[in-house]
Amino acid sequence: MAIGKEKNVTIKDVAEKAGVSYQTVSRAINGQGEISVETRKRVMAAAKELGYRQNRLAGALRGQNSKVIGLVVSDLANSFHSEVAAGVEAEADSKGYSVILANSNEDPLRERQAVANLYERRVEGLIIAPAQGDHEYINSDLPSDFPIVAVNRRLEAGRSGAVLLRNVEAAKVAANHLIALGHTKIGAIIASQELMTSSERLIGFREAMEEAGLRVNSDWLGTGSGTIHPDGARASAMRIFSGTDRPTAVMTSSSRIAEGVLIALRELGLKRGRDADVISFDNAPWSALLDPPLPVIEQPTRHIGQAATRMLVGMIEGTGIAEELRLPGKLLTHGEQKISISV
Amino acid sequence: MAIGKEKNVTIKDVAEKAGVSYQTVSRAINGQGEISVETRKRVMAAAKELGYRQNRLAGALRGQNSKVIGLVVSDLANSFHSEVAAGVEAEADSKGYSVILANSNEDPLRERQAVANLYERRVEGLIIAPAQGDHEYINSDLPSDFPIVAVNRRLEAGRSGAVLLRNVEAAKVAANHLIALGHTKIGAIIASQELMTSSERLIGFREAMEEAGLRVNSDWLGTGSGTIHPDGARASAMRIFSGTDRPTAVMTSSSRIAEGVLIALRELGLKRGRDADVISFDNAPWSALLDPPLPVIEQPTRHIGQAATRMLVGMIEGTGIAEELRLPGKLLTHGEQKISISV
DNA sequence: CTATCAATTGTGAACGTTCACGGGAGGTTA
DNA sequence: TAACCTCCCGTGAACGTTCACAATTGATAG
Repeated sequence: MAIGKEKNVTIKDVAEKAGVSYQTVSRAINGQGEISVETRKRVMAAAKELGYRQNRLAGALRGQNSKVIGLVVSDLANSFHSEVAAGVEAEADSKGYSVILANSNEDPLRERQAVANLYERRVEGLIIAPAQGDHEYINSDLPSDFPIVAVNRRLEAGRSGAVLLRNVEAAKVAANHLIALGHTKIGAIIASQELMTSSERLIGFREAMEEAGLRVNSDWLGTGSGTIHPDGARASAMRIFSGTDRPTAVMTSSSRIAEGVLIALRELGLKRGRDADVISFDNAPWSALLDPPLPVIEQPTRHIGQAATRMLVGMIEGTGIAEELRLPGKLLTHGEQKISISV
Repeated sequence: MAIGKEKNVTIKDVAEKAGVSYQTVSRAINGQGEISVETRKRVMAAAKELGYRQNRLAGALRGQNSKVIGLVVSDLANSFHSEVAAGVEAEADSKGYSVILANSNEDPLRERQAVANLYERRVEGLIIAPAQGDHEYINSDLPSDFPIVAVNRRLEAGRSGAVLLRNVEAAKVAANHLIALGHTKIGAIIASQELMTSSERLIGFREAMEEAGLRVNSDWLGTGSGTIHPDGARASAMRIFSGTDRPTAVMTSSSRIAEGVLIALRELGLKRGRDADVISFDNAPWSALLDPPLPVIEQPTRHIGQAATRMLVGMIEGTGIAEELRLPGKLLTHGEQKISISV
């Protein structure tokens, strides 16, 4: 009847109540080891009556496997990341793992701290959406055999697995979509040259242009300010589209970049479908709602999360190894195939 | 040189290397207790050299505080939830807590399992975005003094804190916005009568209509199929807008519902701003990008996550108590104040 | 009747840490 | 010089569980 915290019910309390040893209780609860049906029932009844709940922390300490993995994303508010997180959580859960979530905010320092923290909590492996920057710390802060899988971008530090988009091919599809619409003056705005995703997508863009015999006008190429804010992309788009000799279409390397471009177009009084066409990566849920709908290269976000988790769990349990998995993107035109008129 | 797992470096290894007792190492690392500057330096050097990493599991087992909280959302792929999650993670991190994430998929059973799992991992408290359904299990599965904070919806089971929107007031603002635009024939589509958020918002809607002396036509009220899929809302909107006597504006209770409505309008060949106006709750990142922009009642999602976490940590650390916090929504018109013509 | 075996249960130790003490060295005071 | 205090450091126990092995029981076989 005291006010204070309720006493934690332990395996030994259950043992006493059921009149057996604590080890027997352990066996009954984990269902492993030989135990008679009757005692198990007695133990379970006692456990329920006392409101016993296993303490997985203690088990993890003794048994060495915490059944927890860590997930470090660079921007949870971005739908790409939250959908990947959803995939990770679902797959992990189905395999009996829990997920500790951390957000690096695209800051390599915070990422490093998050990784250290996660390791101190003895997660068994890590899925990381790497922030832009140096990742040497992986080698110095973690045991060399610690399971890691990167998503979206590669982690330079060898040894880790990776689940990535087939960026070059996907970008070619995107560019070819614009080309098929009749465009010849096509630009591209990417997040940053430093980013693997951006640079690969730019390569694909160039390849498609070249194969179509079209010239890439360097005045029509631009970069944003990273992937968090659309401002840089807006500025680039303003520059590119305010000249007299402007493109009639652009490819953007991510939805955040596309946001900036769309804002710029509106501010310039330009209308998509009439004055310019845009295609983007990262299917944001809103792309279909725009008028006209925004064609996108959809990333299989959920599947990326699942695949990364599957790979990671394989590495943890010794049934799989670190590999680089490349998944295809998919062109989504949202059913709209209107041919736009070039300026 | 063996191939197997690297041996875990423990506090005792460091102690041996530094020539002190393990307790001294503990003191050096945690920075509490008296210890000379010199020995501390020696210990830290030894720790670094051996690559020692604290095992927080062991500490939590002994010290009884894991510094972990659990977050159970009902739909991570929904931007409302992922933004709340971002707020929770940020605030928790700043207070030294980590977050284990679980997704209930709006399924009360999964939610219950997630809660049990989280408790077995000895999280110190729980933030829950309750799925629709029964939550009695909270009382039977958890100690009565276990800290819980609900977000978005209330948890019937007493004792828990809650961070909610001032739904009635916010809905009045939304309805009044439409009224101010000159509309008199206004409908409303909500997710479900069973949902606290929906019903409260409907109340606010009715109040605003009444105060404006407008009649609420029950033919123009509809519900969606929960909050996960926009299909039900689409169907409702189809019904409401395909009659001859149709409203010129609707309020929707969430962004998912709005999606369904927008799709329906398009399929019916109706254009927002010309044939009908829509206002929604839940500022999705795309609302500003639509043409015309979709006015919304923005929820302070990030702030909700932060406030919930702050309250939870207060409950955990004994400096705060469970309370019900109501935050205001904010009308976002995205700078567009165009007066629409009623049909 | 005794040795052997399978089935079931119990005991001691360990996981890595922190808490509660206890103890020694050196300095200060009466 | 004895008594006392402060500063630093060490020892034993405990957190709740599982692992490795020992012990008990009853039955079966020789």
